[in-house]
Amino acid sequence: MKQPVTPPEVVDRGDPESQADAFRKSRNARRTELMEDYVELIANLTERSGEARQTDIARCLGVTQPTVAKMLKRLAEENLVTQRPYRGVFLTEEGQRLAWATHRRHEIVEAFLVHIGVDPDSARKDAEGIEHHVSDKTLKAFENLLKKA
Amino acid sequence: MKQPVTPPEVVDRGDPESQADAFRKSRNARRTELMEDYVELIANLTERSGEARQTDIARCLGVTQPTVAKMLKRLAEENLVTQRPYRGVFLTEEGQRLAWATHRRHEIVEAFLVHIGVDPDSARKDAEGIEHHVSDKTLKAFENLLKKA
DNA sequence: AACGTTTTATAGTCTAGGCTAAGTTTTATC
DNA sequence: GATAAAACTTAGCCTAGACTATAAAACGTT
Repeated sequence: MKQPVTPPEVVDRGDPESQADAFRKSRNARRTELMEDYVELIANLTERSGEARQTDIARCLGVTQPTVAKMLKRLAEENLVTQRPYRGVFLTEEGQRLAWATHRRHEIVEAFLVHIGVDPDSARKDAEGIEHHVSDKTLKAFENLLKKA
Repeated sequence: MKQPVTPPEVVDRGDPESQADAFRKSRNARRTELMEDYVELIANLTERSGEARQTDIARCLGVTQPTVAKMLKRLAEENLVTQRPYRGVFLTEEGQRLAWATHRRHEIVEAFLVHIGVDPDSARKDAEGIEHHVSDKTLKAFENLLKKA
C-alpha cells in the first residue's frame, strides 16, 4: 500500500491522512515497546542479581521460557544483547544505552505523575503503559515542570 | 561510545509476580485499544458527515478496507456496532458509551499536553498512544491542572 | 434500464508474539 | 562419576491484525 508523505508543517486535526499517521505510528510502536521492556528488565535483573537468565525473564514478564528464547534471538540480531548459554543474557553497549534511556524516561514519567498528584501506586502502574508513548518533546515538558517545583 | 544520560540504577518495580501481572495486563490491553480507536473514530465520522463507511474508516486509520471489514465483524460480535451495508456503520448504545468515554479521555490528555507546553502536533500524536494507558486517577489529576488554568 | 463507479465481501498469505511438547546440554548432588 | 535437576533449544501450532487480489453488490448518471 502506498503511503503518501504528509509534510510535517501541515498539521490539521481533522485531516484523515494526518490522523492515519498517528495511528500508524502507534501501531508500529509495539515492536519497540517489547524490546524496551526486555532490555530494561535485563538491566534490572543483571543489576540486582548479577545475571539475567531466560527463566528469570520469563517469570518477570509472565510469559513462557520459549517465548523469551525467541525474543532474545531477535534482540541478538538487533545487536542489543549477547547470550552466553547457562550464564545469562548480557546487554551490548547499544542495549545498555537503550535500557538507560528507557529507564530514565520511565522515571521521569512516574515522578511527573506523582508530582501532579497521582498516588504513587497508580503512578507506577500508569507509567508502565504510558512511558513508551512519550515523545522527546513531551518528556521535556514533563522535566520542565518537575524542575520548576 | 556514547555515554548514557543517566547511570544505571536499581529500581524497585515490585516482585516478579506483580510485575508479570502488569505486563500481562499491558499485552491484553492491545485488543481493547483497537476497539476504542474504532468506536471513537466511528463516532467522529458519524457526527461530522452523518455516516461512517468502511472506506472512510480505513482511510482515517491508515489501513486497508478488508482490515476494517474484519475488525467490524468483531465489533459487531461484541455488540458495539451494527452494520447496514452501503449505509454505514452505527454504534450501539454500548458502543456509544465506550466512544464517549474514550473521546473524553482523549481530549483531556491532548489538552493537558498542550497546556504544559507540548506543541499541538506532538500533543496530538502522543495523546493517541498515551490515552489508552491513563487510569481514572491520572485523568482526574490532568483535569485538575487544566481547571486551575 | 444499463453501465460504470463505488462500496463491501471473501479468500488466501504473511508476521509477530504467544503457547505446548519434547529433546539436548549444562550444572549440581550424591 | 553417575544421575537428577535445571536451563536452554527446537519444532510445530494458534491467533490477531495486517496485506493483496478479486468477486459481488448497490448506487448514480445518463
